[in-house]
Amino acid sequence: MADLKKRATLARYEQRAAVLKAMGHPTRLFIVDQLALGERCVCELQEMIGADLSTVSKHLAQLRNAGLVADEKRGTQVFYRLRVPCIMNFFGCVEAVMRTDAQEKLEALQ
Amino acid sequence: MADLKKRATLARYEQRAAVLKAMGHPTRLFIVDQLALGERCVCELQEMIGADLSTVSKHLAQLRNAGLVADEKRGTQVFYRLRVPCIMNFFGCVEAVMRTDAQEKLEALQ
DNA sequence: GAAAAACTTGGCGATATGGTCAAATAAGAA
DNA sequence: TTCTTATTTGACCATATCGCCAAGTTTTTC
Repeated sequence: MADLKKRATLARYEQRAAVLKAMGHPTRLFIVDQLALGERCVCELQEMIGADLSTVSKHLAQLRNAGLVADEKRGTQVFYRLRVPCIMNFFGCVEAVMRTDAQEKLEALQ
Repeated sequence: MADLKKRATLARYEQRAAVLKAMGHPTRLFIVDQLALGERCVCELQEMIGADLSTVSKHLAQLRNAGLVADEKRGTQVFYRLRVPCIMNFFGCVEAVMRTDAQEKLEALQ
């Protein structure tokens, strides 16, 4: 019983970690940022990113597997959208991490 | 000039992604979660996690490099603390991702 | 000074990731 | 049907990550 609870907790950390990991790449983060503004097709994203189309497609697949985005085919194009817009609210905090970091490094120099 | 701005933007994505990546591992996420409750020494974390001490130490080093935690040596022990407590606010959103995911999978079955 | 406790670091093997090219698929246009 | 556009998938290589063991460091205790 306690074991079952422990396993459930572990599973929760794994799922949460998977979501964070999916966003833990500059290109994928850029994609999430763009999708926060509205849906985009793969080719639009590719043009903005400048990488190979297959590379972009694979990044999108990772975001999809993590449950962050949904895709919809219309004609020959596939449009992606953010499934949970609140994602971007996080970055105020991430920025805070970076500011604190910069500040402490400065203080260390003095 | 436009190039400079583009590079600055890229750097921002890279830094943000590094923070997310650091949290994108079950063990490290567990550590962040624990540190949100208060500082812990490495040996306390090791006991909770059950992995090798060196493994825990390396996870902590990754969190430190990302700017998420700070360490302080007191006697023979090293205590770690969260530098930005707001980190944990994010998880309401992460949970939302997971709920939406489960819901859509259910709907797909019907 | 020797021994113990608490960490960190280096090295190693297994496995995962990122990116590119080439091939496969799907839908619309000619 | 054939061609073109949009996208995904597979193969492959280079590199990064994870976890353990062994060895090194620092501080405290005896």
